Amino acid sequence: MKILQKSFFREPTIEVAKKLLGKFIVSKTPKGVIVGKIVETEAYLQNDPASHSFCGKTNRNSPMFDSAGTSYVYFTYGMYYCFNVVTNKKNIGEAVLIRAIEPIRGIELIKKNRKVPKNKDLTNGPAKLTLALGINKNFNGINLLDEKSPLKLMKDKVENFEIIETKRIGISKGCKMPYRFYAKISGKHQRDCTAVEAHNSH
DNA sequence: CGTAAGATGAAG
DNA sequence: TTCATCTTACGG
Repeated sequence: MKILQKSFFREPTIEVAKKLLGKFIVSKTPKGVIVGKIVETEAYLQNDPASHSFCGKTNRNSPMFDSAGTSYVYFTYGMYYCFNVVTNKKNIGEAVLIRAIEPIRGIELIKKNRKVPKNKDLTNGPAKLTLALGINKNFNGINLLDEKSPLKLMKDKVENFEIIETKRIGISKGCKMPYRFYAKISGKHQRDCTAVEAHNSH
């Protein structure tokens, strides 16, 4: 496993969103290490009505304008956190939202963090995986490129898989943009896309 | 399936 | 002040 460098993130956001599929999130928690493979991402661009950065820099979204490889963790719906990686150049407010991962290591810890009946629901949503990995507002704005960081993005041997490109979900503005990407790997921990899209179009 | 949980920023 | 939101869990 090798840590991803700044050059990986300092590129057009859509490219980074695709490249992140199949890479790994490594979270060092007090109780042990948790590793997950990224299987679904979404790109959020500066010129994008659905992006927090669309109306310019605010106190909340300021990490998005920071340099590539910074984390952006936002609190939403009054109770959940979502985890993004800042991309592109400094002062461009763009990021990739991690929407789903597949548990690789530390599954017992994940189960402890997530008291849900079905294993399938452990990490198949942006706020679910932050709960599973123990990500909270303390992780907002930290540098993910440091070996010592409690949260890192790593790569392992290359796998072959298909990248599916679709519309984004869960938002009303800019939802027609094909900025959502997921990996067709094992399929076990994938979100049921047809069901979610039906819900969104309603 | 419908809805509550309730922080945040933008608009009024 | 009011409204919509990059969501999830739970009850019918």
